[in-house]
Amino acid sequence: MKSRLRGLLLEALAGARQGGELSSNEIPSFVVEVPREEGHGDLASNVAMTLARVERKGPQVIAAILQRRLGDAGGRLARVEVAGGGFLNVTFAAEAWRERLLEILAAGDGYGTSLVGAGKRVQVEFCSANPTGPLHIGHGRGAATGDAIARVLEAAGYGVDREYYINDAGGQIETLGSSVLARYLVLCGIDEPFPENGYPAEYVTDLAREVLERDGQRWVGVERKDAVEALGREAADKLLDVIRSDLAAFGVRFDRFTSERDLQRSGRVEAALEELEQRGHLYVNDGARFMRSSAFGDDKDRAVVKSDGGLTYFASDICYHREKLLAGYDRIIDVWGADHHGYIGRMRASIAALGMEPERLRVVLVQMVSLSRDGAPVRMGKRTGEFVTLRDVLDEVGCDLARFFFLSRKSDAHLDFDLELARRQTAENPVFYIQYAYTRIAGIFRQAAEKGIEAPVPSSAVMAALGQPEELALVRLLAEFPEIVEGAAESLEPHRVVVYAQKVAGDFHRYYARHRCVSGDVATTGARLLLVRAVGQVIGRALALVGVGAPERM
RNA sequence: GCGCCCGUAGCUCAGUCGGAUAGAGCACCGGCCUUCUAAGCCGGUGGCCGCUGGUUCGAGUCCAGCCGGGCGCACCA
Repeated sequence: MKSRLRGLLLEALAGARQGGELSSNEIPSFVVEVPREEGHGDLASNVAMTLARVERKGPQVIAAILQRRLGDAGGRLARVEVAGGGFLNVTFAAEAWRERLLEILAAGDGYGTSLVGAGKRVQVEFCSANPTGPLHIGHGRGAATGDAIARVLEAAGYGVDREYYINDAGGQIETLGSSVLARYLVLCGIDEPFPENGYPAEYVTDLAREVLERDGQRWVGVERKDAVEALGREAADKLLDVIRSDLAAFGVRFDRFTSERDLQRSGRVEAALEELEQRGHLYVNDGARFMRSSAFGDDKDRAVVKSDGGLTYFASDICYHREKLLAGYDRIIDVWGADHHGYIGRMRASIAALGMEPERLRVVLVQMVSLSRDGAPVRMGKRTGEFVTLRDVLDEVGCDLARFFFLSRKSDAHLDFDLELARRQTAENPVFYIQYAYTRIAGIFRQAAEKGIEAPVPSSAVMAALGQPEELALVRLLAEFPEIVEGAAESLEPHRVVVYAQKVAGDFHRYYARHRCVSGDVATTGARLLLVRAVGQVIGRALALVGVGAPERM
């Protein structure tokens, strides 16, 4: 409807110019929006205000000209008013909204999807937790966010691949291996100190016990370095399996897992470095090789090969991002923990250094989750061994609630997750408010079915029974859904969908309380069933976009 | 010290490309179940949009400076 009105306004503008009422030729940038205030019509535009300067006329005068030119636009407009500052407040004829409702129903579950993505290929890399332990709650937020971004992009017409990058090379896996080894040796009765930076958590001991049960004392005499490597790899593989099952429990799926270890062993990292070398962006200092990232906007140069000859994490990441871009993705999106924000500069620099456009990478930062229980903070961190896993949270509050909680705020804002509160306030939680709207609609249809009433085939004639202001307002809100999805996709902000769903649920609950759907009046009942079906359709879709279920009963 | 993020009601947070009288949930007070699920609805209380200046017809939104909180500033990942 917005674009429809925009078109009408542009027509009116062109007409006024031809008629000599307006002189400028500029196409102004103006806004068509849903006004906050009830009495300001269905849609409002500031077009007259933005024209005031070039036309050297008062906004009110210009607005009046456009008002006259708009007329009733072939019966589609019920009212066009010039308001205080020069706003044009437009009210569509009820008929126009009923037609819109027919379109929404006809689109069915496809309503809300759009083609703005134009089939462009996008890759979303998210979660990507190191396989050194089960997913904790912070990973959960990243997983929920990345997954919802992927869903929203798909709905907006992008071709999306979801990817998990496994950091299974380097120091952390070594630390994991030595942690397992230390626990194992102690289990064997050998007095072995636990590594200073090791992972002290219980699951490490469990892994060591598994090794002991299977291999007995076999690792006692093995060269330390070999044992650490073998046990580290095995532990990482097992922990990755745990992560995969955690993700499955959370309803998150990936198209591909890429292993850093594989990347390094294949020689592709060296190949990427070789390209940088040839482009003249590497140099040696103190026995280590650096990339001249400062030449591409980074704060300083970054090491790619350590003085001991080992590859840095950054080197693998250069290779990884290079391959993603070469694979033909129009855009790649990285969802990172906010503590990695300092990494963005060097990543962009490396893309530029390889001769590609850094704008093709977009990084979404997900802020920390501080967990509390009854107001008391719960300390977390793999290093302390004390943390609340995603699995714990799912067991305690459930998948829907956890997802909803993660996605109801902007990802770059800190999130305080109080487990006790989430559980105790279960009844008043916004997620149930939205789901309950869906459930009520299902209830209406159950009620109708019991009375042998079926929703009629949608048609203009049937819709004529809709005329209550709340009914037209609901349609007006439903009409916004596609642009909400587009906005969420473009800005990579899935929480917009949640906020919108809350509004739809709220308007529906108010409507439900005021107007009875299934009544003795056949015409009204039929029309309202269709309206309510459209509401349920939109709420169901919105919830699906953030990975939250829409229950028929609660 | 430098960089990034955040600062909106007692609490947790929305607020789209700068638009008209800044919203929601929780909490608190008072109403509404003979009728499609009261996990709901209606009404009320509650605001220096961190502070100061700037940009303009108009600023919670943009710019600068400051204050407060978080996170970074590795040849770790």
